[in-house]
Order: sequence, then structure tokens, then C-alpha cells
Amino acid sequence: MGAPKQKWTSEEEEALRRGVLKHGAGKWRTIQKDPEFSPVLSSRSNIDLKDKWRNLSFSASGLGSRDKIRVPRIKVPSSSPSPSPQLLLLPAPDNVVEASAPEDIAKSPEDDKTHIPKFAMILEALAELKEPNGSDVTTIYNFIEQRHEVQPNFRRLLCAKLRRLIGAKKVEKIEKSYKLTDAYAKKMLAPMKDPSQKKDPAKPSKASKNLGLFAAASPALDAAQAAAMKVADAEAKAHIANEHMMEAERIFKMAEETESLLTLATELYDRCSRGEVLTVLQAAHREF
DNA sequence: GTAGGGTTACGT
DNA sequence: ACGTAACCCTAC
Repeated sequence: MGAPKQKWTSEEEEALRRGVLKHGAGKWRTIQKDPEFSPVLSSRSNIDLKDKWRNLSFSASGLGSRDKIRVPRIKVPSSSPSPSPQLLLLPAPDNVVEASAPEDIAKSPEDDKTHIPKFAMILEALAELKEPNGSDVTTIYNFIEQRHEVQPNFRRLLCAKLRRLIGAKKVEKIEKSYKLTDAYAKKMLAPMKDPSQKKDPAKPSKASKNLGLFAAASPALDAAQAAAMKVADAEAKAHIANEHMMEAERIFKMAEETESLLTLATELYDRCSRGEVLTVLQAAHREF
């Protein structure tokens, strides 16, 4: 029944970019109705434009790695060479990055020691929040955000993750809130006296008697829980400390990059003002 | 009409 | 398991 997702074509994307350049971000209806773009964007609604722009903004802001600053790439449409200076001021999302990414730092991209699966974070949050009627997304998000460094779009991911956990019968949804299922909560808190843990993902155990699971927790459960919390806490602290070091490192590197960019820009400007013709490639490789 | 949270489909 | 693009829902 559903429409199989209408992927944006590069023409549509380009029209959107130009539309934003012309009318500004937020004027989605105006852009959509503009005769210059309406032929291309006819099958897109104003909110489609908005959503697409949001996606572009996200992917252009280089989450997780460097530059929070969006660097608009100057793309001359080849037919009309009119690169207005506004281009440099517009917060237009664009395919940044380009070439020249000297990874001279001896840091492996995947750091297994500090990698905590998203699912684990969510389960940990639910286990420790232990709200009888479940916790809503915001509560869960806040909890995780305090404990772990999360990416800016984590909130968005959280919903998808929770759904998967529901599918895996580890979490159940009550109204707008989420909580661990009876079966899974027990499994988490159970001591390892049972080596033959059943991994049956299809737990038919209905959530009929899960009320008061935590309220009626036995001393043994409390102890196990406290121990688990201590471990989790220590891990979280180590994780945070590591994150801070990495962040400092990242900022330092960013400062270096910014400085060299500034130098490059100054040189470029100097040369251009003397009438020299340079290509971006030359500039990037300092071949001038 | 727009912004932003939420959901679903899909690719890796 | 995870991230993301496209789509949906709702408050303002």
C-alpha cells in the first residue's frame, strides 16, 4: 500500500539548495511555488522540503567527527557564473569534506574500549530509572545524555532503538512510556547460577504480572542491582574521562586546521589580488 | 505554514 | 546492530 519511498534526485536537491539561496531556509512554501523550482519540486510538499533540508543539514554538519561549522562549498552552476558573496554567509548544508583529510593522528577510528552499544545504554537507563509505569523518551534521553556522551541526533535514534527492543521483547511500551519487560528485567538481574540461559527471543510470557517487579525487589535483587550499578557507573566514568581527552584532542586539532586554513585563505587572497589565476586543487595542494 | 518530535523503510 | 533518508503527526 505505502508508497515505496521517493528518493530525492540530485535535480530536486539542487533545486532545493537554490531555492533556499533565493528565498531563505524556512520559506518552504514559497520555494515550492516558485516557478523556477516548481517544475522540479512538483511532487514535493513544503514539509518535504523542510525535512530534506533538515537531513542535508545533519549530514553536512559532520557529526561525530570534526567541524561543527558548515562550510558551504562554492558550486558555480557553470552556466551562470555569478558567485555572490552571500554564498559564504549562508548556512547552506552542502557536501563538505572534499579532499585533503590528513589523518596524521595515531588514533584508530573504532575504539572498542569506549564503545558502548546503544541498546546497552538504553537498557541500562531503563533498568536504573526503574519507573513502574515506564519512562518516556525524554526521561530516557536525559538519563543517557548525562551518563554518556551522545551524538546530537541521538534523540532521533532513540525512538528507533526502542522499537527494536520492543520487537526483541526486551522492552514494552505503555502509553508513551517504555519499560523493561518482566522477562527481560528478570534476566538482567538474575545471578549467573543458571548457566543455561534460554535465549529464546520469542518470549510468550505476557506482561500481566509485571507490576511491582521493582517495588517488591528482594534484598538479593537489590544487591545485584547495586553491584550492577557500581560497575556501570565506573564504566561510565572511565568512558567520560576518555571522551574528554578525545574532545580536547579534537579541539586542538581543529584549532590547528583552522589556523592553516586561515593561512591558506590569506595566501589565496593575496595571490588572487595580484591577478594570479588559481584553481582550488592547486590551493588545496599548496602548488602555487 | 513551519518546526520539531516521532515512525518507518532501507542500506550497510 | 546501526545509521540515515523519507515520511507522519502535532503543537504553535
